[in-house]
Amino acid sequence: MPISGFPEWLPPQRIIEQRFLDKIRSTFELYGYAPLETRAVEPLDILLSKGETSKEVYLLHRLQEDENAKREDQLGLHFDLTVPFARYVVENNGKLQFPFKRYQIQKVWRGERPQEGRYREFLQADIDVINRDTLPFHFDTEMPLVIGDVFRSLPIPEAVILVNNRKVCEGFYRGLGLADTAQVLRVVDKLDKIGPEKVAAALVETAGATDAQAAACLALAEISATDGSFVDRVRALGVTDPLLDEGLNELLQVVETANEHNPGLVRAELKIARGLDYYTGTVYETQLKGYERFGSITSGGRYDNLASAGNTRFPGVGISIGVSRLLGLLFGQDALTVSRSVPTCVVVAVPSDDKRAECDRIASALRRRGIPAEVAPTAAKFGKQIQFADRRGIPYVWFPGEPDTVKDIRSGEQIEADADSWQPPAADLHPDVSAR
RNA sequence: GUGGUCGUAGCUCAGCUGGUAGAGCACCGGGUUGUGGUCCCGGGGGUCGCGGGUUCAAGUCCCGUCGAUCACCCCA
Repeated sequence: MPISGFPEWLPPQRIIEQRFLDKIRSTFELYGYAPLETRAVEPLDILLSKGETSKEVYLLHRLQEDENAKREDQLGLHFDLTVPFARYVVENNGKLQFPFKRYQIQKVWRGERPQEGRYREFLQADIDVINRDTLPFHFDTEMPLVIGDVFRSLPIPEAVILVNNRKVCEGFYRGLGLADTAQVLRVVDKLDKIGPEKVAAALVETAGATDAQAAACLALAEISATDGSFVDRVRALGVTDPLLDEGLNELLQVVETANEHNPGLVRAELKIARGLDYYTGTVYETQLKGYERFGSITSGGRYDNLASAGNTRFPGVGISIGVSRLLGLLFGQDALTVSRSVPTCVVVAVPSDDKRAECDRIASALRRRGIPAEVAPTAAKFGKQIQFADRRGIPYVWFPGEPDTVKDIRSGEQIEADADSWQPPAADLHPDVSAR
């Protein structure tokens, strides 16, 4: 029986997932991110220190647990890859070269109620850059470029990365005269859910805003642009604050850099805030065209205060692809296909049981040259053996004989072939993953 | 974690106001002594998610539980 929130795919789906992971990994490496894997568990106090205590963390218990085990010794499964990474950097900071760029593709666990595209165990693909003391801003502009390249390499619908900067919001609210900027942010974040009227009312009630201040917050949240025009629109609201200027400048850099390399990829969207409270500047979210209602499939941001050791700070910026969500949604819409359900490219037909050894030799010769091959399970009628391949989407059946022949069962074409030299078209060598 | 909807063969579903299960597709075999995907014939397969209750009798009513899904929460 399945366990709620712990999805298990079928082989064709796993083939698609692996192909996605191959593309993600190679793109990350093209940008110079180093591979890293951290343990599945962290001490509970690490997991909860910066995040909220309301985090749905899975705890690890030993069957023979000591009753008076201390709470700080309690282990929990990590719910993201950023917090463990920050811990890892602090722990190994003497052995790492900074700025340190790494990617991490691992399972994470959250004890929330599952729904479509929301799981309790799921795969994330993260990139982060962490530096000692200060981290140059241009790394914030690199994140969308990497993700944009990943998206371009995958057979998925168009995606738009929505970007904002918390300094813009905080500076704006402060310049407006609102002291509790965090509360304003929390309320404004609900704009899409509850609408502008209720947000305005909540700002007045819970953040001490006047009607005019609330209106200004909403005006800021409405701003959205695919180019640098958002700067003037913010300025037109007449609020001034040094932090606001800093944020606008940063956000502008992200948008302009993206437009130079990948036009249409990024959109400044001043209403997005992101849930995680450790972000201090740039924040990213991603909408997949046609799947907007299922939430962000890629997100992250800048965190200047997540990690520190003594007097040394380790600011970072990162972004994470929700691989399981992305695949779960696309699977749900039947939006992806694979050409076959197994890696096999050639089935070697077995004419009779006494010829099996010869068939094994043929398969070996093919494999030696990198052609995935398997010998038919039984010396059934050739029709059955062809059917065996057809059911799995395997494109070729090899018939031992004098001479050997190989049949492309899609076209029916059958030609003489030598196991030491025959080569299938490159496109047939491995399962082909594509949009349906 | 809170609340709503749903759960019958591998898949899509039918089963009236309760009387102890069906179709199509898929699968297996044969027609086709050996090169498939069409067609024809035949066949296997379900303790009706699971557990309990009401009833002479439950797939059909009630409760619980598990799973899927939706909203909240949170977020990939």
